[in-house]
Amino acid sequence: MQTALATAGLPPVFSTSLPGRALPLPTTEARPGHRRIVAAEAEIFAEGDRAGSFYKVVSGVVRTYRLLADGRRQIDAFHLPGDIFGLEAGAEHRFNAEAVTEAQLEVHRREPRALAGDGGALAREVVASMMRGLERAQDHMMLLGRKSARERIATFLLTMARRMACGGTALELPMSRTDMADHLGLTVESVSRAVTQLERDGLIALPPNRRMVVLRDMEALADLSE
Amino acid sequence: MQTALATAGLPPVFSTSLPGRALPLPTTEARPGHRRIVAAEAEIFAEGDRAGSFYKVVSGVVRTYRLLADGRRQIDAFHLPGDIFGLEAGAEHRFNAEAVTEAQLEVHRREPRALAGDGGALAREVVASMMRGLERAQDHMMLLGRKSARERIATFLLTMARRMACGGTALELPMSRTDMADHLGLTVESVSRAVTQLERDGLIALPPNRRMVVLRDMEALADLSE
DNA sequence: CGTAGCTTTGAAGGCGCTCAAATTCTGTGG
DNA sequence: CCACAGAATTTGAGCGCCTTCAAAGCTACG
Repeated sequence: MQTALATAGLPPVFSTSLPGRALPLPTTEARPGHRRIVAAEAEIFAEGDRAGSFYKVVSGVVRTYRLLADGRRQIDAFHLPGDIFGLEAGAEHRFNAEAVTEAQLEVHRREPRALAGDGGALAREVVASMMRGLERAQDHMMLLGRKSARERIATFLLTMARRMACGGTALELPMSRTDMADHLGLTVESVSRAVTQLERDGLIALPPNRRMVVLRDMEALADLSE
Repeated sequence: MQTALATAGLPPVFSTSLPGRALPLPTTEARPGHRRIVAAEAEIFAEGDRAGSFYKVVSGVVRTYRLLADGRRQIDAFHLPGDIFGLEAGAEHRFNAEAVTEAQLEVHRREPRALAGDGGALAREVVASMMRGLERAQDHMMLLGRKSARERIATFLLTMARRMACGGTALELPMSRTDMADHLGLTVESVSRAVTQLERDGLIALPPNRRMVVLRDMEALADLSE
């Protein structure tokens, strides 16, 4: 499937396959860029750091976020295996990045030749990733600007289910309720209440392990996401 | 100033100059892509339309937005002269686009050769624009997720002032209060109240023409934007 | 000068927030 | 295997910011 950007004369590797899905890279050939393992909750980079490298998630989950002066936090994205993050237009990182779970990362220096190296494959992947990031950001603006707490949770659960490519309807959320709250523009309490209410209404089930969620009524959830 | 992406081996035209500023293109050489004039409030394309072209604003202002099933609207961005919009990864437009004011557009078909044509200058411009769009979206998520009505208005006014490159402190907003509301995740009434309150507090002045705003206390406004 | 539309203002209500506390889960040690 | 500590999550009560509904005020334009 050819995509618009590819068609626009940009690197044609835009095999965006399913929009929003993070596939484990098919291209596993050797690439410049070493591996790095970070423990859960460990910092990867901070706002203002020199943006000398960018990263690709191999395994685990990463969050990128910004803070207001008084500590309010907005998590702009959770990065799953296959996702690229930390690439900046300017010289410094505009976000903080931390591992949500233990994570394995591919670190890439942002030197021209390093990327041009493999025939531009990584460069094309980067552009594709940027495009996916933009689309996700756009979807998320709709969520933050116009959806109710209930709708935000429904949307989030469906999105995570799709991205984590869990064939079934059960998914294990890698992040805490607080992380969800700071991603969805809510408080922890509101997240908890909305999740509980979705369970009461039978749209989802919550096994004793609170990180687990079973999607019981995909259609109703999709309606809530509109 | 070299930028990260440029450094990353991508098209090196990333002269993102000042982040967030829309300059009137310096490169005015002939380009494939014809002009199109749209009247104020006229539709440019709709969600679901085949995304055969993308656009660059020459003059005027354009809004792109999406609707929820029940009509709630989220304006993801206002596009000012120099901005590119309507470029999609998929085959269809994911947004609606309408002219806010009468606008002059450069229409570009998204064919490979059309872009490769001028030595890739347009292609590089497109990537740069995508990156700027992503940064704006990220800033906007912070606004929508975590800022109060007052803070949203302050942030919006400062951003528009910067983007419209009005040397002074007076700016003429091209859009209605309703448009502002649907961009800022508020209601018209809340926008009006917050604007009025900023005036009472002396941070801005409102000439009788309600589209005009004078920024009286940039520092206080900046503090509100944090 | 009159009308239509946008903007502002007013009053009341609700959703999500704040503050507080109970409950459940997890991991550790006995 | 069970008990316990600490953390995460859930639940409860009251409040506040923004929304909703309604109407008045302004501006722009014919």
